[in-house]
Amino acid sequence: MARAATTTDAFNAVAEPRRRQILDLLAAGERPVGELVTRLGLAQPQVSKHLKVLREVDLVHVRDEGRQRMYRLNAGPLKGIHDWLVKYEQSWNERFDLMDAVIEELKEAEERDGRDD
Amino acid sequence: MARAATTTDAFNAVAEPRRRQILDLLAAGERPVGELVTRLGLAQPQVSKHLKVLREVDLVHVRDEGRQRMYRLNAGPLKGIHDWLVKYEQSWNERFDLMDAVIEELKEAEERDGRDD
DNA sequence: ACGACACATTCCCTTATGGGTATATGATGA
DNA sequence: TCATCATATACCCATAAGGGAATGTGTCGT
Repeated sequence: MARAATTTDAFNAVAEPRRRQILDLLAAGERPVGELVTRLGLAQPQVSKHLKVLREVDLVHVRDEGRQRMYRLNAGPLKGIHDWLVKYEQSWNERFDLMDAVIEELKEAEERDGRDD
Repeated sequence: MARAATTTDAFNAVAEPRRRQILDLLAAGERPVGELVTRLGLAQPQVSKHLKVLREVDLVHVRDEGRQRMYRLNAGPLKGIHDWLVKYEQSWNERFDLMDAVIEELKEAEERDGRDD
């Protein structure tokens, strides 16, 4: 099996930096494709393809405005990522990391071996 | 060019469900590979490979314990994801989505064009 | 109806994925 | 030293990615 499709979920869709950039741009408000193309400095087809992925995971909504297509952010699906992340939040906000390090050093010193990779 | 490597950053590493599961298991504490294999119901080589990816993005630390290898969570790199997500948090927690929609409708009705920058 | 414009879709190509299976490495105990 | 346990690596395979370039589709102005 290959890697899961980028359209599988928000996790995969957002793993691509360009798509995060697009969402960042859309966070400021609705934008037509052309403007995204300009701001991203990417070719138009590429942007359209990224937008398609974002559409498929429902991270953006489209609206027809004459010959333009206005894309708008729909952050909802990002909540899933956030929900998963939340349980790890204390791990970096508080000093649990430090504590862990200390504990590990103690173990290593007491017990024997110090491989750390 | 192909998709960015899974080892590029936490975003890509965590896009894979199995790897999230591994982190979830490690969140409960240090674990040897064998136990992860059992709990995941995955073949051992696959687990080792996933762990390698997680190691490369520094999401886990290893410690040698006799012939076992104890893996431990290192949530630090997840902070980057969280930091990116934070700016979207209001979009789903509060009714900004709804507000946006209303504002947009107003704009459409009044002005016609929805540029926002 | 026609040409310009704004996007979307398609095809080609290189690259890496993730699972399966087999094998290598490293530590332990007899 | 040898067999065994615990992991890691190497290979093979099917799949899809993301960029480049060309083309299709729908809209607007004249």
